[in-house]
Amino acid sequence: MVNAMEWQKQQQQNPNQQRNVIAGEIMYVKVMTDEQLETLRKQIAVYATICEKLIEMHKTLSAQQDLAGIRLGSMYCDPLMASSGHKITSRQRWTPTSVQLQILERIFDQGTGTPSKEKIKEITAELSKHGQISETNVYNWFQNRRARSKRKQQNVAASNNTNTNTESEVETEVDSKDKKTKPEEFQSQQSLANVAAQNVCFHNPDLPYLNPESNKSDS
Amino acid sequence: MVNAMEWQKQQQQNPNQQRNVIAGEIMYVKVMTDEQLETLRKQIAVYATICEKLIEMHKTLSAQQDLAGIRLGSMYCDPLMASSGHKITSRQRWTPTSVQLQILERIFDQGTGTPSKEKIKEITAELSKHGQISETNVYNWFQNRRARSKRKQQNVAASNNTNTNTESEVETEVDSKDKKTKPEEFQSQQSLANVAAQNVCFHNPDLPYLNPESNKSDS
DNA sequence: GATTTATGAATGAAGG
DNA sequence: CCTTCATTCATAAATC
Repeated sequence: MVNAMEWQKQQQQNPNQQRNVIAGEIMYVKVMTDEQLETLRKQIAVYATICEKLIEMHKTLSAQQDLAGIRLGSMYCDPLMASSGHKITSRQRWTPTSVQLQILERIFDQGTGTPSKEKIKEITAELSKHGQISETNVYNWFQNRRARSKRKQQNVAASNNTNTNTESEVETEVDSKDKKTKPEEFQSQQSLANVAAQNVCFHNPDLPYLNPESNKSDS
Repeated sequence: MVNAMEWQKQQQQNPNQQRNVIAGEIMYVKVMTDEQLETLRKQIAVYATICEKLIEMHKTLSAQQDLAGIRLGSMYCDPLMASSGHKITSRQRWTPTSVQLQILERIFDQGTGTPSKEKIKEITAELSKHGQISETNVYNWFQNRRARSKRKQQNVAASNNTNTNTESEVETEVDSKDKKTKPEEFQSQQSLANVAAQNVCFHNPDLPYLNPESNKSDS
């Protein structure tokens, strides 16, 4: 069985990356075998199970005794969220919380290009519920997000024709470290990103989707 | 509901599965974009962090009160878990060959401060002859080189100049390293730890944007 | 082989 | 918008 670490290595040394044509467009993608996918899936399932058990345990334990002092410790009080006021020793740069990020990404993916002044206000209001944030932050975020998304596409496109005619042994398909490409059409069509993101949402106390049993049904 | 299996299902439904020819053989494989892969990587990292935190918490709690009721038991050493760890999450990164480095340094020393996009392309092309490289790599290299060069100068100037308390700001980078050695300490910096902390806040009522239902934008 | 250091990359913000 | 900068994060390389 190919374990995930080895798979990762393979990705590095001998990238499973190749050019594919989907819906008439050329894009660079990672390729996994069923086996690799299965391995990954199992590993995620293991994490999910462990997390569930641990959370459950924690609940039990902390219910039995009210250790107000310890109680998840610093986990509850993210300094970023808790302390909005003092900037003495901390940084002045805003950092989105994961919740905020997910919301932002979702909005971005909806393709409503330029978030108008109106929208910005709205979004900011919504995000405020999940942490310190200002309209400027939101504005900047969209600005940056779009710009970088764009640049990445160009990069990928460029790497397509760069060494078409050169002599070097560098193969076209092997671009060492092209990060995430962002073809929006695909993004919305099959939002693994969103699915994966939700995998990690522990906000729901019941954690229905973390049930290990539901994962055992295949192959 | 949205678990690993679900994701797998979606993979099957969607045309992300296609026929590829590798090494002369036809095989069916799963296809992911770089972005999806990166997202997955992050998600797994979040799981890893959550697990660590929870285990840590558990230790603290059960150390204070020895109720031998639940205990992690065998959960700690799941074979699958053990074999994989969360090392899956490592990410590759470009490293310049010595030849490339020499060339880069030489160009940098020529003082042509801003390597325009034009230049970048040129340089990249040149460096490609000596090893795997992309324009982004070159761009980043110059960015970093300049920034760090600058910082060093400032450091020297500042230390010449006096204040015993300036160090806190100037030595940011050094400090961050120190913090890393003490994972127990809470840090006011954004990291997966915080991401995990956010996600693990199960006291948060509901999150409309994260509702799986609202994710059904795709057919 | 565990820590520490060096450095490639990511990203929020400012400038134009 | 696009470019640039400053800061921070994460990891390869170096060190002990």
